[in-house]
Amino acid sequence: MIRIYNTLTQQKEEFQPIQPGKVRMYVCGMTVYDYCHLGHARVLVAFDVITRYLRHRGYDVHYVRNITDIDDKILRRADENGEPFDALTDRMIQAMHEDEQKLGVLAPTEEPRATDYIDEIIAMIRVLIAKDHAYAADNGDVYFSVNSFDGYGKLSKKKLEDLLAGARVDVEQAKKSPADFALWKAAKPGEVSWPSPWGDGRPGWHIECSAMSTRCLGDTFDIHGGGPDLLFPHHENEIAQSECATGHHFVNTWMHAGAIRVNKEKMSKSLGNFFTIREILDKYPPEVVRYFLVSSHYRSQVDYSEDNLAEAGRTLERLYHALRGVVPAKNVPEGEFDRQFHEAMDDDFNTAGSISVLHGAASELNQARRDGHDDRAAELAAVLVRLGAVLGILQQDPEAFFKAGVEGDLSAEQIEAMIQARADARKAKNFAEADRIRDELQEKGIILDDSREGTSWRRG
RNA sequence: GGCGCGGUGGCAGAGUGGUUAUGCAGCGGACUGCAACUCCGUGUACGCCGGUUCGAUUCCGACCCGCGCCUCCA
Repeated sequence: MIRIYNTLTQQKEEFQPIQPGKVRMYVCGMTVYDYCHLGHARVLVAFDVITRYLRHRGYDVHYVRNITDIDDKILRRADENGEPFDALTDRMIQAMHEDEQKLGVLAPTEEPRATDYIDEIIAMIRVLIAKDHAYAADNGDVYFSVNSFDGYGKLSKKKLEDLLAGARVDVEQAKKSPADFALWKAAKPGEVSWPSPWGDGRPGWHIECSAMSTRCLGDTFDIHGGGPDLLFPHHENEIAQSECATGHHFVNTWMHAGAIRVNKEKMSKSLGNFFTIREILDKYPPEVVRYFLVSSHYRSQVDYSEDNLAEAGRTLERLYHALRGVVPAKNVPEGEFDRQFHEAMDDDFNTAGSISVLHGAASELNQARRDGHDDRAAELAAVLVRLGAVLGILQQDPEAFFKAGVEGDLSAEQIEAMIQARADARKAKNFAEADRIRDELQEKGIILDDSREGTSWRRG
């Protein structure tokens, strides 16, 4: 029985998919005008792990993650760059896919783009106007009327009067209420636009997700997720639009990831304190970044720092060390470690807890190996790889993991030759020469591991 | 101001009404030519004050502190 924290009810609930055995999930993806930063990575990885675990537990998961490829920021950036907006978005989408792949994020089942759903968006706006939940204003925009929806604020726990009290002064004159938001934005001269019953324009930010999610998954579906800053207004507005348009309850379980912080402040575009995935991958192996993200619960805030990434690297090395030199057994039945792992993950995807189970298995593996229980070691290695797969870690060949690292100036052949020279020196009891070789390698970032079977190496 | 979340050992980070998180770092030992790696062992903890209870880090209340949303942001 899986329990999930639901933002809507503010408590953990037993997860009951609408259709037994099937999960329909929608996650708000990227607005593609810049490279992904660590905050995006957190959401990508969090929902990747959630998808992997649900599938691991036998669910058929239909995972939809959208791409916002038309919006103010995209137009502005394209304009600054002097390029067509779709050249910019195509480039950023490709970059996003590269980043995802490096982080081991599996592709969603569907990846709809806003500009491919203009017809559905217009159709939904028509319905909202027909039902008096929206109105076309004099300036060519179409707005959603928040007063027309009693449930407005139920997700973010905000009261409409509080929102109005805090409204900014520069409220768009055309709005009937300051809290109303745009469904359709009239095009300014020269802007890219699509024809509509209300004139040429483009969709507002929130409506695309309502149109795409209900089109791909139906009026009501199981899980809707996203980053912490989407809770309000984006998800609140999605609920309003969708429930008014379809007349049905929109989403059963709302899930929100925690923020990534830098020096106690949220990493965000507007603060400018963000690190792109690419910058971070220049310094740390992708799996280390993923391990760092998975090592804390998806809802908690996590601090980005060099120290934290370095520690994640050391910890991941420990797990790969356990796997090194062991051939995982085949067809190992589920056992105690699997049970503990599931227990942790069943509790709102407690990846931090599940990782401690992995460490327990690694310890036992090391002991089995030390005691010559090779069969047991091979079994545990299989368990480690199997459970690691759910978190998206430990899937590399251990030798590749240790030797990949950052490119040094020594080739594997040269390193092997130096190790052989050192072995000869040691045999001749010329320890000064042996240590000199070891030090030289260490200076170049190569660490030697001696064992009874011989010497292996890794990039430190 | 409104709404919401959180304060755990040197650090990171789970969890629980009474019993070991886990990892990193440290310390002692085994292994080693010496180390590293690995293994074994090991110390340090639950913001503050009350309350409930046989017993609270865990439940309740107040307080202090930090953070997030309320404006584009994952």
